[in-house]
Amino acid sequence: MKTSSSKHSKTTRKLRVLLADEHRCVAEGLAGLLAKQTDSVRVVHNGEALMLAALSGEVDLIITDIAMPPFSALQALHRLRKQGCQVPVIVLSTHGEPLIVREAMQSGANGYVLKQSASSELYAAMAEVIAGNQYLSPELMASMLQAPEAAHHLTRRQRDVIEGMAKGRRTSEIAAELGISIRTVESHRQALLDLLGVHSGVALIREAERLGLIAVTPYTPGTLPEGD
Amino acid sequence: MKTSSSKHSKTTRKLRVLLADEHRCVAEGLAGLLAKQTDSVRVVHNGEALMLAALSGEVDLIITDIAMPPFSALQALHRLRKQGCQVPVIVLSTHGEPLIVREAMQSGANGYVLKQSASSELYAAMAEVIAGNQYLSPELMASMLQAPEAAHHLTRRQRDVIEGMAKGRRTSEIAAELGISIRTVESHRQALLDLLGVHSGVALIREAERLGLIAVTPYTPGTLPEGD
DNA sequence: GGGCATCTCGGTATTTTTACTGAGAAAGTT
DNA sequence: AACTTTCTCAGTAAAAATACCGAGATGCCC
Repeated sequence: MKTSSSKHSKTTRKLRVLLADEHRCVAEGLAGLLAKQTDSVRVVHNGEALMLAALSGEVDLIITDIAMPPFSALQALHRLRKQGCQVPVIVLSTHGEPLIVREAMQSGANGYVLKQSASSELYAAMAEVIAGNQYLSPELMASMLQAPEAAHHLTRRQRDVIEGMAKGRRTSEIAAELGISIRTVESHRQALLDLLGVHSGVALIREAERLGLIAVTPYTPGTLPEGD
Repeated sequence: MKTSSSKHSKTTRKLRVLLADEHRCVAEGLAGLLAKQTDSVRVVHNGEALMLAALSGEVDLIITDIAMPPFSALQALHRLRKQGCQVPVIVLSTHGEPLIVREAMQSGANGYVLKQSASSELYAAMAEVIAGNQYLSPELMASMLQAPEAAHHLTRRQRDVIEGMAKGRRTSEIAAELGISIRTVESHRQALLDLLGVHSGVALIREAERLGLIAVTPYTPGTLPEGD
């Protein structure tokens, strides 16, 4: 009955998995794979459904992507942990940026696997996490160690300034909005450039997007040009 | 979960599919789904393997993601078409930006399906494409029509320049890369500012992202652990 | 008190960008 | 041939950003 279950010993018995991924095609495919390794697979496509299903008590393991507009899995995870939900969570994402990985683990994830990895690695992560351990993809371990994590902690003002920049404001406008001097904004701006190791505002914004420090503005068909 | 394959009449008989996706987990999952609908599924994870497999003559349909470092599927597609390869291609991607969709179709793709879509839509696309037609996800149709492409049609050079900017390059660097004068780059840059009605490089990039003129940097931010 | 981080602001200097002006060359269209 | 578009480049000027320097004020922790 099992296609190749002898190779990987069946991860566990009586395992009910909740799979969350914005991309239905992907989720359906993964569900097919997981069905061979587990007892039941439930699929959701957004953070709200994820929370509801997780709190139902009918789930032993959660495997989730991060981005699920309009409600990221990390927000959901934060809330779940706050409400005492102990169900182990594996984040399955394409993004291996240290900041994102760290944020996910701090939000309460127990494992982090890249979608680039083979499914066998996901199974390994499942076994570890269910056993009560944490799991990180080997590539992630390496990049985490190299990452200048301290460098990517933004102060309150730095965040104010970078968010103003992300809105396309210039320094003088940001200064006016924050009610501080232009020179002060320039200080924060310079600190941000140094922090991310770039030499222009555009590079700063792009890098900050890449690291998940600021929100990106994806194209949405309904959105029309607006002032703010 | 009834993925009753009898619901959708089997797409075709004797169909050999080539599936290309950088993400092994995802590819394995999709391969499992496709195996139920087709005769054979071959999986590759980069553009080079995609080209080799496509030219082997043993493939009737290609389903591919776009980003497959270091060799994008669009590049591979371009070359394949140039070499006379007629195998129908469906792009399966998370990105719905009008510019990307258009570029893919112009590169020789026959269909474009979002990973957000259900797999049933992928099957529909497969049927259409094999029948010799083109297929676009309904959402994409809508966004293509709404996209202010006419107003924001970038010329070749404008695209070169804005892409250089999106990489964080400064004017002098872009000029060097393109082998033209700084003043010329400044001209294109100014034209871009006028076109999108903004007054700074950062605002230009953000607006271009919002309009789908350039690719956005992924990652939907959750909550950066802060006071909550 | 001392150390530390953060926010605040200024001086100075250089480089870059922004914002106009105009204009020739090349390519394609009507 | 006339026209359009695009690409090319330059002059000029003001505004802004980048890159250093330094330093006082605040609050917080040990």
